Amino acid sequence: MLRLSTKGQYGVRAMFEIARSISRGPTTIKEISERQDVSVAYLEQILNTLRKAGLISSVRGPGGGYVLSGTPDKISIGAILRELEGPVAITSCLDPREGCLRVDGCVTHLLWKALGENIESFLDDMTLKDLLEGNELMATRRRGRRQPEKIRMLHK
Amino acid sequence: MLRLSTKGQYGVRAMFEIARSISRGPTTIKEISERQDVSVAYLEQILNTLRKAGLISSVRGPGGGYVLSGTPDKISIGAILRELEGPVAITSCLDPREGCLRVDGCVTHLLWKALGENIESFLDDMTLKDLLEGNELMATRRRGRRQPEKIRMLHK
DNA sequence: TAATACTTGACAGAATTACTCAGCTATTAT
DNA sequence: ATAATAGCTGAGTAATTCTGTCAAGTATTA
Ligand code: FES
Ligand code: FES
Repeated sequence: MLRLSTKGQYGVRAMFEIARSISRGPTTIKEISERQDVSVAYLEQILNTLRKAGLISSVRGPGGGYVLSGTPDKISIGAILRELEGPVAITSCLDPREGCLRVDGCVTHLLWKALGENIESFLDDMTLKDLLEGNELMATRRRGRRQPEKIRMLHK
Repeated sequence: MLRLSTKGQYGVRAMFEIARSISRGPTTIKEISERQDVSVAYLEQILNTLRKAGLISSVRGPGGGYVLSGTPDKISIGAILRELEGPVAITSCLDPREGCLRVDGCVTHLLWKALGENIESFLDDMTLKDLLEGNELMATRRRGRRQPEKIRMLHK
């Protein structure tokens, strides 16, 4: 239950890949495709959405690719997913684009609303920087580095 | 993003309806159908699943219907949804029935896992009793009753 | 001007969802 | 007994959503 679409998942992985290569300049779709095992054609669709949303910007021509629009700590997972999959809406009643007639007096409505807010704050609080640190940690784990605070939960 | 299917939603509403009528004995599908605006045929399918899972039991023949297998405080929303929609699995990688090959070294895996655990503890902590109290509260709100602890968040 | 790389819109197959339907079995009141 | 009530079961189907592909562009640089 409560699956994320592949579009959203690939989108986050693509953004992570762009963030990871930040020092090497623009990242091409081809590189992302190879490193994350997602087809070029599908990534084109996904990255285009994210660009229109202003989360990344593109550089055309040879040597081009995609770069983050802001620093990794300013780009949340929630922001990425919202662009690719629309707002968090456990039920159609909670989707601002739809709505519901029997909201008043509906107990479950409050339940789903609370769950949705819970999820949303989790996603909005988690950023690309956290993923980068989590990755760093994973690579150097055995050497007993100090662990960044928020990431610790990712390794419990 | 992250929608719950109607099956899960209707299931929770049906269970709530059975719990609410607990003092009046077994609740019929027809009653649930009328009170919750869900077709009898669809409810048959849903309640059958919940019965096989042992969350409710049925009484056949005239005067029959469905009754809860336990007290409302022992039946969690999570338990209901798991039966109707399978385990919480944000990605297919996290579904015990599927799995993933590239788990090791995958940062997002840890992210989705943490989110899934977050959601699951929310759902497992919330019970039919909480819904009943939330409903009670909603009905008597204006008369300034004292509010049960956990339900307060449902009305923030 | 050739090569690189992003841009855009349409489209199609697969999978899932959201149901309906027909016919059955068990229980109780008369 | 038997008629009425009420749940039980499996199959089937229309609609929607998902998961991509494809073709034909435009912009930039060497
Ligand atoms: S049915 Fe829409 S809010 Fe409950
Ligand atoms: S791709 Fe399966 S765990 Fe990351």
